[in-house]
Amino acid sequence: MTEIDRQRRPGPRIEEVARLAGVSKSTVSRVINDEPYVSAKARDAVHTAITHLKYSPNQAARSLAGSKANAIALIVSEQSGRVLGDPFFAGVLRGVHAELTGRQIQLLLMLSQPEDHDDLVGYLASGHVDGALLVSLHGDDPLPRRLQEIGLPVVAGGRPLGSGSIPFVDSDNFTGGLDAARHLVSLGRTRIATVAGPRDMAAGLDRLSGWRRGLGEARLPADLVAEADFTPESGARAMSDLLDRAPDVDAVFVAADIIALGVLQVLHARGKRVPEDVAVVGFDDSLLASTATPPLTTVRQDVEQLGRTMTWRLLGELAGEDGLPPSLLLPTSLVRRASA
Amino acid sequence: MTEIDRQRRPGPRIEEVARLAGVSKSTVSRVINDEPYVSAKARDAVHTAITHLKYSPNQAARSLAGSKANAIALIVSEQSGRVLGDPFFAGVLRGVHAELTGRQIQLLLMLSQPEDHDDLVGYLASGHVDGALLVSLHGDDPLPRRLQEIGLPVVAGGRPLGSGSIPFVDSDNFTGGLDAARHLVSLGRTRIATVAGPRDMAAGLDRLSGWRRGLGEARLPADLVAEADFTPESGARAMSDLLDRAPDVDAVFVAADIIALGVLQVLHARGKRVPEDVAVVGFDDSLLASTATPPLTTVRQDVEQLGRTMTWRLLGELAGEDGLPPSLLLPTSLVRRASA
DNA sequence: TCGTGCCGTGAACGCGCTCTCACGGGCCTC
DNA sequence: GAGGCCCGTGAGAGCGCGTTCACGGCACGA
Repeated sequence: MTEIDRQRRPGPRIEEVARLAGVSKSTVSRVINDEPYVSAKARDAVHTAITHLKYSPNQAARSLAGSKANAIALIVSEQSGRVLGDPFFAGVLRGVHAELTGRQIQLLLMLSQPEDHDDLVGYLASGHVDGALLVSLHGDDPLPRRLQEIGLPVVAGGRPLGSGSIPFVDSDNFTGGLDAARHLVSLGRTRIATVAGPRDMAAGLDRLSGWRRGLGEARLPADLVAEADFTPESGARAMSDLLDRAPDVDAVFVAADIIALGVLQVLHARGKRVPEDVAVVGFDDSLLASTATPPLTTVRQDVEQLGRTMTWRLLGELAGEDGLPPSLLLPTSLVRRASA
Repeated sequence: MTEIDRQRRPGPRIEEVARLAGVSKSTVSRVINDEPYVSAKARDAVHTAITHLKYSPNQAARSLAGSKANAIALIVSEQSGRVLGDPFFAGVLRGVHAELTGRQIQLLLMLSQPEDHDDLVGYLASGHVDGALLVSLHGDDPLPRRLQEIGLPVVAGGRPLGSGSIPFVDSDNFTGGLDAARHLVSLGRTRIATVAGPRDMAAGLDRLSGWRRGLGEARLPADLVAEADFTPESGARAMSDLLDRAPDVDAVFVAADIIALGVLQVLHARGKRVPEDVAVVGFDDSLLASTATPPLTTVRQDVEQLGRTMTWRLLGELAGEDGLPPSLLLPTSLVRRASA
């Protein structure tokens, strides 16, 4: 039988800091929270006492007394947690983290499947976090609205589909798709297809719309559309389908680099040279793009910036700032490589 | 001036649950924490009251009163946060999360560069988490030891280099490298090179050792060694180097799929056919392996299982279980595809 | 000189929960 | 029948901090 020794956490308490600094707990608290009405002398004394004792305030006590959590949640709403492997997610995560460092705010990572939404909402409702970042929303997921209803500030990464007005930050997917199409047109291609992303995500729809507009400008038919989710396999299937329907296809805009991987495989297998026979433009400018064969021309989106911006927006709201933009669109840019 | 209304979090308190259930706070607490000495009747009453009121206990208060955080940290110790994009990290994260669901334990994600170690240690020292998972340790990083010193249970993902005895979970990299080498030998290859991983990580060293042993068994010289970090670019450089040194190389074991991407590129550029001229075996069996051209024969490691096991080990320690293995090695297996 | 602010400070209460302790009733044992 | 033990329960004391409130000192104007 192991005796689990229940004992107090080590380390000094605010009390000891106060004693060493020769002031009261209140004053120490004021210094820690950077409040006014503390003399320079007291402030210094407290600071030296803190560094001397290596004092670090107890987060739980702060949360309890201050009735705020000093933490935000990053909620990944995905069936299989597949997104986690996505460079997109990694970039967002890095951005969020970058924006959080220095502030005393922790990042709780929560994965949630629709079945678990009730639990999640209940959990978040009782004040465990001060706000939430939502990533990888599908379709008309009610989660963001439910979180808003319980009064939790929320910012989505990627435009949420469906009604309601959830603040979001997204890349300018429409312009990205448009640029891709224009680029292919400028190359003299005339049978331009697209492998679009899933219809239940704005990223899929908006990139498709941009592509449509681009072909429209050039008075080209926008009939060659296939759909894929964010896997190479589905991309392969989509490209096969496209080739069957239009053997003369000479260009394709693919809604994500990872999908383009499958597209390239099929093109290769079917004896089509890239870019000579078929030009390919991807989306994301992930690591995959530069290492693909041939290296992929792609639409770059700055996912890390997306993470930073989401966090900035959320923290702004938490700080009670006003004049915050409800939503933000981040620019994309075309990166030319060998495939188009 | 925005009035930030400081007010109590919404939702019921334990008190109200107690009143509705007709018992005392103590009993409610016992039910919540699944403790014995509660009658079935009381238990039921409390449960219905909880669901009725949608009660969810305040985490901060629990932590404060129970002097435990109900949270663990996942610490990623990396220079640029580059790991985040790694499928390896994603897998681990998924595993950790899977193991955590159901228990009432939150996951704090912390990135830490060596410069920030002091802050990190200070933070963790004051009881914000009950334990820590360490990932992507380089060289003889003092972080795990420092965390042990402050009494924080720690489990590393990947064998930590350097002295000290930190519990860890790792894939059996040695056997993986050995199997890869044996496989290449069994193919009749005789000039077998390796692109090893970084020398400051056990994954790099152990896979290299395994490869060495495999060649030794076959009485083949183990002289063709180049080193790369986990990027395609460094892999390309390493392979170029290898080809310059030994144009007759007919096989190469690459310590990671992502490195193999660069290797394949160079091989292709230099007019070597894979696998006819040069057989390639990767490591990880990540998404990259199956979508590479040609699809990569690779040593599979189950990173999700690694994440789960790390978490299981840590939670076991937190629960005071004894007889826990200090460290664990997870099996690897060779996945045959086209490249070897 | 006395009032009127404002700045700086400390005492003490409370955040919501866990945990210790004490107590009573039922059952078994001698 | 008395003593003991175990189960089930509740009262209440903190956990470590933020925050309110009151108070004293000082500068200023009247």
